[in-house]
Amino acid sequence: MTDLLAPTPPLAAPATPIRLALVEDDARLRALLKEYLCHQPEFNCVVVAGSVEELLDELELSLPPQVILLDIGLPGMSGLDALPVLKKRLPEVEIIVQTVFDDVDRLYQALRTGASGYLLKSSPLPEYKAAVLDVMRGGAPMSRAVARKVLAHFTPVPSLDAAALTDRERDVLNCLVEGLGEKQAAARLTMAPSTVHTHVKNIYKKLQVGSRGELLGRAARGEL
Amino acid sequence: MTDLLAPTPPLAAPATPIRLALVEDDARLRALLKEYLCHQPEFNCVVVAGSVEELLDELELSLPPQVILLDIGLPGMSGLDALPVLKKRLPEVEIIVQTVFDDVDRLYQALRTGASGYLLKSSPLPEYKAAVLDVMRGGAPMSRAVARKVLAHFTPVPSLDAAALTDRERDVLNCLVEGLGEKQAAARLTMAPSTVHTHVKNIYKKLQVGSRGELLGRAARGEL
DNA sequence: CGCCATCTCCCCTGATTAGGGTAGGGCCCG
DNA sequence: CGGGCCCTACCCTAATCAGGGGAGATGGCG
Repeated sequence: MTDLLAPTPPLAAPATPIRLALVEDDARLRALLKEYLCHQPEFNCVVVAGSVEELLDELELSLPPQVILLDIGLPGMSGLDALPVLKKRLPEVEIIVQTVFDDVDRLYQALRTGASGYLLKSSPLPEYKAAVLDVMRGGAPMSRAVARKVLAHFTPVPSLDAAALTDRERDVLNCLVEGLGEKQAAARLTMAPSTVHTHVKNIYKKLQVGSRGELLGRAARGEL
Repeated sequence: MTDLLAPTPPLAAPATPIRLALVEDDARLRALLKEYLCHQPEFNCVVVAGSVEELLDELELSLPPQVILLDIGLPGMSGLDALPVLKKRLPEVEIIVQTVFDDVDRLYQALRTGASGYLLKSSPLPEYKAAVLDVMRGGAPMSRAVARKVLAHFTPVPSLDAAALTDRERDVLNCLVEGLGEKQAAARLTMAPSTVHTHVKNIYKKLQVGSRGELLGRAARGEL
């Protein structure tokens, strides 16, 4: 996993420039990217589009891009929906996805569907360039924060092992799984709501979840 | 299910007064109940206690009560724990349980364990009297609010039928079941968080649940 | 053409949760 | 006897959720 924030290695411009397509709905950012990337000797911008639909049209008329910089938060067909379509149309293409927030959920969807890289929009321009070069060298460029999340995602599922819980925590857990609120659990277990809350916090730590929804969602899918 | 709020029917005092036991930890309320109930010609207060332990002691020394008015929110052994003990010791006794809140969870536990009636502490004194008389006539006295809950509990489970949902609502439901928050669901489904919220509200209405916890809890137990 | 359902988004309020502390008392163990 | 764990309970803040409105844009249907 290449670190984009490392300085770009001084590479000689390749014999033939990399054919690049940009899709970005925000006109300002699109102009900025175009201005910067298209003037790099390593790149040859074959398409600059404001939407997936536009990209699809333009593809007919141009040389096939080798790398697509694809915004995910697009109006019309979202970048996410576009991914499989593009991959089908251009099986060899490398797609680097970019979005405003560090949106883990979309990130996974994107990577599952075949994106090769993931950039945050806050990234500095040289990072864009580095990402494109990196992906052409077989890398998987992603911003630091993104990389951390991806790693975390592949670490073995923290198991949700009720065995690690103390007796009282298990009592509380059972109440939660029955759909009780903290007040109700407190009433059933005859303890103060604040104590239930303490147990809940400890349960979350031990089971590595961050919300009631996550806990129950996983319980619902049998992970308990 | 007798309605306690109906005026007490003018009954002649029974040949032998009903032997009554009171258990109530709050001294003020205990005094009030004692003052009122024990002066009714229909009643004979054999025990007035401030705790289950005290009641158990006093039972040795007195005539066996026919009806016990039992507070649930007791320090020491809770009224809930006391129920089976008392039933075992005095198999014939009728127990009327009382508590401050309209606490559905405890209510069910109490009724399952053999309580014959359920009063809210906010009840006016004549209601207490009516409850005792009612239970001796084979009734199951309970405050209005309580009765409604009990009825609701025995109505067939409102099914949690995802079929009643619209397409978009089902989308949102799936996100919830995966443990996503409303923001995350909004991101995945590309709609505003407020829209997700609207769908969630509608889902709750249609599936007859009142919280995320209840929904997921039931999903966890396969009711979906 | 109106009517109705759906989907979208917003406003508001109040209740509940999430997550960070601190803290005392009981209990066991080296 | 000090240290660690558990249970209990409270403080705090910020975020989220629950539930009540209203409102505009579709699209079908009688």
